[in-house]
Amino acid sequence: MEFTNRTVYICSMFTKSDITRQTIIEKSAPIFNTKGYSATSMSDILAATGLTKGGVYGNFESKDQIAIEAFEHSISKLQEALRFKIKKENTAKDKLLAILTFYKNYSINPLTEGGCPLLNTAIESDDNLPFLKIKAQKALNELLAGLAFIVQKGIDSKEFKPELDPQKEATLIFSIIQGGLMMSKLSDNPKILNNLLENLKVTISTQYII
Amino acid sequence: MEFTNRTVYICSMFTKSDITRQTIIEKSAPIFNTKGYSATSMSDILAATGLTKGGVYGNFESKDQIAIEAFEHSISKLQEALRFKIKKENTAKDKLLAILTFYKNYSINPLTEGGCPLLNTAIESDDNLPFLKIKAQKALNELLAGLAFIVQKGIDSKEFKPELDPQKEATLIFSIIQGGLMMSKLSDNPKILNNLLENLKVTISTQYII
DNA sequence: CATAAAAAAGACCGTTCGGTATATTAATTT
DNA sequence: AAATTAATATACCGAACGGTCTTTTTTATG
Repeated sequence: MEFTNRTVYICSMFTKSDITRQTIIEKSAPIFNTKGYSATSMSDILAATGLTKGGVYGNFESKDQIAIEAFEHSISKLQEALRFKIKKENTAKDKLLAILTFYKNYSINPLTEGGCPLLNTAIESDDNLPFLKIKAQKALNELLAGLAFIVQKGIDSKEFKPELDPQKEATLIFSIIQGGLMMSKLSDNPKILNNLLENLKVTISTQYII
Repeated sequence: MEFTNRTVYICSMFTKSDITRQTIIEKSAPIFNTKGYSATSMSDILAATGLTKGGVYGNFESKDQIAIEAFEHSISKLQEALRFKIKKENTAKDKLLAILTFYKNYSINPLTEGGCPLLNTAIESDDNLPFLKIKAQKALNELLAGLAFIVQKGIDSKEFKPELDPQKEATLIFSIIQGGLMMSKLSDNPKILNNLLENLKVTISTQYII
């Protein structure tokens, strides 16, 4: 008896190749984020996806290209999650506090396995992986701009003190989050980051507000 | 005509092997710090030292062991440099400011090529290089303890406000430095870190002092 | 100066690396 | 159902990987 496997696609917008590409990205993203670009091998990706080289190299031209798209996927997830939290709040203060709450316990419960993709990729790429560095630069600019935008809105709406420098506050908040995340992850101690986040909440509530 | 190279050692405390070991450590440290553990190959180390495999593996049992000692070397240099700056100042405030001055332009002019060895090693090791992670943990603890010690001394000498929490301030200062360093390095913009350092100086001068 | 010990050179090992070319299978079109 | 195209499997490639082993050279010792 003959038997042909036949997959029915609900949405004909996506070809089989599109789905395979997406699978490769989604399965490899946590590996790259955990082990780093250099330590992640193609065979890791083959094992995670269950594909063979033909399946992978038929959809991506190189390991570099997979790494780029995996990073962009991880960062998009982060940005999307942050946007979701921000959108739910109405005041600038509450939006900032929501961001800080988002990072609570991030060292032990990150959105993507392996921690913050921006931090990880920034450190690994900055000296000799230019194709990843430019992607991380873009992500950093966007995240900082998002923070600065909220501070600016708070100033515009007379919620925050007008003498605040939005860009300056954005870099301060983000440096504490990223530095704290590094320390918590290294120490296996989420409290380091969590305490910093709590301090920041107090600072915002007492120093930013008019 | 026969000719024998003969090296005369001034100090007989060090054997030739000791000197070779030290050379390997010193030459490989900036490579590990720039490219990371995974991306640094033994052939990189051979090229940097001018040795062959016999010379390296006669003095180190593995690449891991070289990486460990290279990291410890880079960290010792950092700690030594910081101690030197701190020792020159008398007040707790001046000691803290000296530390911040030390990090000025660190993203473009680091002590060891490749940036901060603690930050680099922490990020690369935290998920799957336990033999390096424990070394980085130790270094972080020591650096934080050093900062906290200065704050505590400032409190004890009535220079700083008694309600300051030394450990908390140490983690805050260090998170800003490390997070700022990551951002400056990634953005190729030393001002990000420098501005954060300036802010910190103001904070210390105005908030810490009684 | 001869000999022993220490140190480094260099050939060699099996494995894994990223990547390619071709063969095979699955899906689509006619 | 046949023919065509799309997608994946598989065998294979040269290079580089970390590491070992033997030989040679250099240094220390009697």
